[in-house]
Amino acid sequence: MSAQKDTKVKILDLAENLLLDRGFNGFSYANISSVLKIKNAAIHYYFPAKADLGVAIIQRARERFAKWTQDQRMVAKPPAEKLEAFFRSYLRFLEAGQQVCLGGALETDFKTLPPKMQVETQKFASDILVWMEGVLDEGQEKHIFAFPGEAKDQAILILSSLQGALQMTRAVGPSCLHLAMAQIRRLVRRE
Amino acid sequence: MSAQKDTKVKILDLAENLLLDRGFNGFSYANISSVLKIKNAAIHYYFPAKADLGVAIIQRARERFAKWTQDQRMVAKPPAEKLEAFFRSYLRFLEAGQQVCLGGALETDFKTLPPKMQVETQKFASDILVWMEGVLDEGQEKHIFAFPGEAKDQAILILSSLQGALQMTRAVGPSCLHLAMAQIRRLVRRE
DNA sequence: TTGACAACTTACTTATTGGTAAATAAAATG
DNA sequence: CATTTTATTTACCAATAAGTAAGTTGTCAA
Repeated sequence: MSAQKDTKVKILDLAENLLLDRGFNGFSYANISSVLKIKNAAIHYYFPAKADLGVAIIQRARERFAKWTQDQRMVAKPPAEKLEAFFRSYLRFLEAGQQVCLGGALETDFKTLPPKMQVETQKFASDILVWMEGVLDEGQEKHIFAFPGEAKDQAILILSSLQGALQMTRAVGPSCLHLAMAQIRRLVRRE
Repeated sequence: MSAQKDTKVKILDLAENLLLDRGFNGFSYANISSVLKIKNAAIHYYFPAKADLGVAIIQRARERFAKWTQDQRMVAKPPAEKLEAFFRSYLRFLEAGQQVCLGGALETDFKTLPPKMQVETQKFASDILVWMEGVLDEGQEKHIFAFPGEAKDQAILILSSLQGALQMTRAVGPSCLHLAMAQIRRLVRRE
């Protein structure tokens, strides 16, 4: 029950990395089974269809994000630190071998995704947007952030920029993401 | 020579749309041949390998962009209008059925692309970045734009945000792109 | 100790992929 | 008119895709 449940987690971990590296249409069951030294059918045992695997990846990411944001150490942080902690999660994608973020990978493949994955993708994107809007709102209220327009607009700008910058990184180089973050800091910084 | 050369252009047009819709691994020669009512092998006649087709799409897009930026009517425009014209090209992707931009599609699939396509993708991304940096520089010099940091940083922010917002559009809705543009306008607008 | 279940493997299948070689039809060229 | 050349089809191929059905093996509980 522990060595076996391990397998399921290993499959999910690997599949998630493959997704962020290569997109949902860029990997197959064979890519997973060969690395884990199991047979293709073993993956089908846990995830009957590739759609099930995809849905599981997104749901797990949503739960992870929910825990991350709801953790007391996170809730207690001032908005500027919340933003920095969020930045760090994108830097980790970079360090993990120039991966893109989950939203970017899924949204780019969106039209080819099984319907259930499309629905989960929408929820995932909404989760993050709602949280970021809250952080910016809080920062504005507490006079820590200053930016024109509504918090939602600034949230979309920041999220879309981080997502796009991670991707640009692959064509332009890693500085892209760092520069985007530096610019975001300048644009939300009070005074 | 005209009906036949038509075929090549039709293939390129369709392939480009499929790429922006579904990603490079999300379409096949069959998707093209069935629509154009030709056989698979006819596509191989013009583009022996899928990599050749991909390279041709990017090269054409680069030439299109070069002409677009170098056109006298464009060069003559004040920076704010250049930015607006650039925005319009992203709105066209949206209107064309929530397509993503070419850079976003290619960068997300980057690791799975044939090496020649990777090289072209880098050139394409560089072209756009250089141009945008120039526009922002010009705007700053002429006191039309005002933003903190360097023009390059702001260029990366704007390009990454447009790219990301087009993608978010699929999961969150079309307002995403409009709101990102509105926020960019606020953040570069002088005073 | 026996069965029941969980966690797999073996052995397929069917469809699709990108790709090739050879035949053929249509146009242009001399 | 004959002959190249260009554009295209026919007819393949080998590899890979996702997926299934029927076993096998090990563990644990009654």
